[in-house]
Amino acid sequence: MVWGGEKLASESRAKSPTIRDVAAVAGVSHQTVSRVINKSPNVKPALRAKVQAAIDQLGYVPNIAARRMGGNRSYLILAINDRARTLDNWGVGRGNDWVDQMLFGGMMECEKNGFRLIFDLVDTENPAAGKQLAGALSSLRPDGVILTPPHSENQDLADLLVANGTPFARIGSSNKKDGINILMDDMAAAQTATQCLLDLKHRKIAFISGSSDYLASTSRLEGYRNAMAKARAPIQSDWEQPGDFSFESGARAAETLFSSSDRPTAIIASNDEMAFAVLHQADKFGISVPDDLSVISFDDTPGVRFSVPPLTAIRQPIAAMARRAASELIDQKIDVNEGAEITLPFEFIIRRTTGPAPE
Amino acid sequence: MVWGGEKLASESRAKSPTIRDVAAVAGVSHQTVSRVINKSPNVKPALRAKVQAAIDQLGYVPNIAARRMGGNRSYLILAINDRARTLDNWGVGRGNDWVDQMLFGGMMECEKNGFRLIFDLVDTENPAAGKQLAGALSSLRPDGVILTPPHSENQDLADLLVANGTPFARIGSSNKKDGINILMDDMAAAQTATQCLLDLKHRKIAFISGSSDYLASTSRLEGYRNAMAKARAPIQSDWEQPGDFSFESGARAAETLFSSSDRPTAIIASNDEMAFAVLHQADKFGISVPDDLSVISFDDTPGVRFSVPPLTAIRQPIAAMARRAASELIDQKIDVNEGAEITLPFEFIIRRTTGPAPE
DNA sequence: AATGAAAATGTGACCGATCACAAATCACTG
DNA sequence: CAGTGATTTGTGATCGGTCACATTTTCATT
Repeated sequence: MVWGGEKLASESRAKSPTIRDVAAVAGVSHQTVSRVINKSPNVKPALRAKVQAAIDQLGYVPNIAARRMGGNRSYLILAINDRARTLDNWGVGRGNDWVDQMLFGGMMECEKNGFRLIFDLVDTENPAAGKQLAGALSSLRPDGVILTPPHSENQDLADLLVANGTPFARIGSSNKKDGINILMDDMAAAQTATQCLLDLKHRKIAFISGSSDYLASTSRLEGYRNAMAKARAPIQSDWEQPGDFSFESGARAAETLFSSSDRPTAIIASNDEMAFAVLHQADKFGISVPDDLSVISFDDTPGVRFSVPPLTAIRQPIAAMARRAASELIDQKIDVNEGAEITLPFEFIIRRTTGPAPE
Repeated sequence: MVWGGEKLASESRAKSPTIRDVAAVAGVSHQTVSRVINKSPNVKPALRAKVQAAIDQLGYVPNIAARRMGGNRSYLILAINDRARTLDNWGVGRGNDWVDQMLFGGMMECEKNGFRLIFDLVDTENPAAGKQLAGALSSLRPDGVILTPPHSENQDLADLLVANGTPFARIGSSNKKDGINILMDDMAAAQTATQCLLDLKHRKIAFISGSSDYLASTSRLEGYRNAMAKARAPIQSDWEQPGDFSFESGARAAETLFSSSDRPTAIIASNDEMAFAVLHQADKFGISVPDDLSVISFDDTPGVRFSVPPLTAIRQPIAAMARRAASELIDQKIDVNEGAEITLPFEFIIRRTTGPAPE
């Protein structure tokens, strides 16, 4: 038998059952099936059971594209992440855990509600960021958008979303005017960190801040100042070192602090990268951690576990924030045009860079 | 003026232009617009330009759901990742960089072709994994599926995909019978690592292998053996230590090796986690790295940069693999029923855990 | 100039859900 | 037990693309 030398066109995909298949099996109209799927209250229990049985029997799962076409929901949540933050260039990971934690938290919540989470990597610097977002909105018509740092600080994107009428959530920032703003209590976190050091009898506590374009940076600095003031600990202006979240800025700050005549016995760094730099410089200056110097960092990215010694850190609850963001966008209980703030608890993880003040 | 106490129903979403809007502006039929979008060759340049102008003017982007409905493509690629690998529980990142590297590599390729990459986190252990995949197929009807470890070793999932007629790619594994199998040349990589140590005059080189359920594990072991045999280096059976990719197994293996009467001067660990364990144990045994002991690891996950000293490692080109997987699934040039293997180059990154053999 | 095939363009049906609305059923009242 | 309104079920249009096919235009060839 000859079928011809031509390769067969790829055999067609297995046909999934449609809502009408289910309707036929259950002996009801397609609309009734739709009602069961969407948990409409006005279906008699007996019928509902019969429909559900047909659904289970056929392994029916509604087609998300068709749902989008017919209705006004897409069952999609779009998460905007920063491309640069994810990887600095082809395949060289920076160990950023935003993406996987977002994925985990956001997806769990989406899955529970029949939604899907879709990521879009956008360059902050790219002036076409707005166009990229507009394209994604037009193509996907997501029911909600999650902005992560640094995009959560970009009001242009927020304005675009407001104009488009797409609900959105910011993570780690807030303009108090629109969107659902999911925050960690950075001020309280910094206060906690500072208090921890004060309790260990430290008095000379320095603080390396992050880029001032981030709300979190200023909140953290404020928390540090508050705790110091409350404890009547001496505040010296050169113990407040400016940083920009980079290793280099952390190293510079540490060098300045260590070269000072009145050297601090503890340093709080506004992120892990700068804390690593502090450890690095301490080693260079022959300063032993935590005996001569205590260090606390913010963020608690995965690499932290491998620092020597492992860093005591404030952990940002990224997964929980993403989960909450997805949850609120799906529920649609919050009027996005008014701006709501939701604060989630942070975690304080004591590892091995903190100890009692020397001497 | 009173608008009533009732909150306004959320104002409707901004309407995106449709293909017919573009057609009206360009003065052509909707089908011609479709042809331009899909780069059909049979459109006269003049018309094409006119249509393109209308598209640009309106900022038209085709709706992905409608494309799926009308045609037989969905413009979606589904990536299946392991849930456990991503995070071990709520919010505690393990520093796995599969997800972000996959996202980066896969998404760049998808974006270029008007596709979207969607992730699904599936529990390997969960017996409902198949059902979850079937549901995702039915709901999304992706044009292709990418399986990452450990799912790439799961033939049940592959069988399901074959039965469903959905093209798929495996990353880091191959059964040589179906799917597009994207591999790193693990054997050559292990050979390279071993050769590097041999070139440094090491002779007593130990190898800690990974779980034998992974193809990569056996390939790596084989590469080590080949290199050793070729160099006529002595092979001692207790220098081949079994591991399972966990820190604990690495620590056990290292302890055994260090306690041996004939202690090796170099160790190759099949992944970073076990290499960390080796460094940890070396410290405990008072063995200095790289002076007394050289260590090479596989994978080069982000945390590696923070080990002390930074690990010399073989890097898995995850982003490039994901990119290639997406590219092949989009192109549909490969007959998935026959099984193709694509090997991508690895990178060997020399850091500070490798040095000349002692004495 | 006539012819016919190939290239370019247009027309209307269709995918699989939801929506708006119509019809049937039910429950309660007088 | 008819009459009313609320609940339950059904019908057909619709979303925005692509597909199959019909039609028109182009152009080489006779």
